[in-house]
Amino acid sequence: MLDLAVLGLLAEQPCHGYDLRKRLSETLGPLWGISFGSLYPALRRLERTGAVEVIDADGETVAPPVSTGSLSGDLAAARLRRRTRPARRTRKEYRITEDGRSRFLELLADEPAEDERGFALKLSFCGHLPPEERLAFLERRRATLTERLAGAKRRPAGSRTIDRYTRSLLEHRATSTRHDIEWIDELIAQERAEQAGDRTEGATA
Amino acid sequence: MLDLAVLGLLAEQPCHGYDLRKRLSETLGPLWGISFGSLYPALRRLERTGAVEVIDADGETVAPPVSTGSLSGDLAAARLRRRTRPARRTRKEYRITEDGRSRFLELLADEPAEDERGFALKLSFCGHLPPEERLAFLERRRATLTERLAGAKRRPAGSRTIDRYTRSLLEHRATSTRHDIEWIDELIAQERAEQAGDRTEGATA
DNA sequence: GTCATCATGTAAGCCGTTACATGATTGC
DNA sequence: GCAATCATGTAACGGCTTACATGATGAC
Repeated sequence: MLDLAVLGLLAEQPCHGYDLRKRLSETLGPLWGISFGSLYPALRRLERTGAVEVIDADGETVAPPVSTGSLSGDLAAARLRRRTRPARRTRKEYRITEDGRSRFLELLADEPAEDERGFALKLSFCGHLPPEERLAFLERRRATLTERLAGAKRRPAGSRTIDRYTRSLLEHRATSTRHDIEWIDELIAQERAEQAGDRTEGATA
Repeated sequence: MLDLAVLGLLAEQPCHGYDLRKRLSETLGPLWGISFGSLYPALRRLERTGAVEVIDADGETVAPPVSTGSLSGDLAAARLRRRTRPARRTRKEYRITEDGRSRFLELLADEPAEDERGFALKLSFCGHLPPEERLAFLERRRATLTERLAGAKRRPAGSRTIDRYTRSLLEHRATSTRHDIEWIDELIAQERAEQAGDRTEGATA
């Protein structure tokens, strides 16, 4: 989830952590106030696995500190670093690698029963998906929502007494879901129109 | 959060864990699929702190196993129990205590910047709140939502290019928030009407 | 020269999940 | 007697937050 977010933002342009967080909360806003305590470790993890790299002002990649594979050696090195160069505090510009890009597309195409946050995140990146996959993604979402709505309708029958507030909540939620479906339908219609347009252009070209 | 949910449900009627979970997912539905792995430990915790108690079929309270305070003694007892009565597997009916009720009201009145789940949960229980507090609760929610909306409007100015999907997401979210506000406004209006009615009745009685 | 803001990082801990293990009850 | 479901529980782990610590940069 976090990985997807980071890779997605870096796929658009190189960026450093502090800024990444800003851009993320712009898109996900109230849904996800990601904290530095998870962002920075995530960046290091992604760097270690080769999905992103640190670049300098000229856009040249900066080699990461290489592990020797020797525990005691690494510890000694860490101790030494701590005394001499106690970890850099200037901004570190990260750039996505080719590896990172394919990892990003994988994560984007994965379909693990989305929560709201996950869907919002993926939607905001779905421009990177090929048209058919994008359409499939939207339709999966639509299916999730219609099922949710069906579940909401089924419920009242078997249930015990629900008070006014709970009922209002349930009704409002159903209404919201219907709106969400309408919205998705618009997106799907747009998608289809565009794809039809592309095909026609392709045929006449 | 979990504590609030459990206490709230038990405030309505005694219940056992398995059923608690069902009732919870009926109300919170897609927002919160609570798992047994957290529910049962929560129940034991609440029992230990005296917020709930186990009752038998006649509604009599069943005394919890008392710790001797002696580590070795407790361990020995645990070993013994394991051999002879290896933890009960029949349903355990829980009932809220007076202590639990006040704890519940405390949790309900607390105002830690709600997420959606927290709000939904509290709303479904707010019938337990005195009318003024309930109104205050709804108005806090309204304030949160209007602020969110204001934030959404402010944003577009300073931001970098946002693609079609992200823009659509942002717009849809703003629309949803406006709907939420309208809904809250209805609830608030109802509240006020009712309170006014109560006062009139009180005056004429 | 000092204050606000930008920027990176670590450690502890919470809150919840998944996976697993087990026992009781009911219907056929 | 056996399957399905009801019911309780534990262990391991994961993701994210909070609180903290530190350093760099620019404005005044």
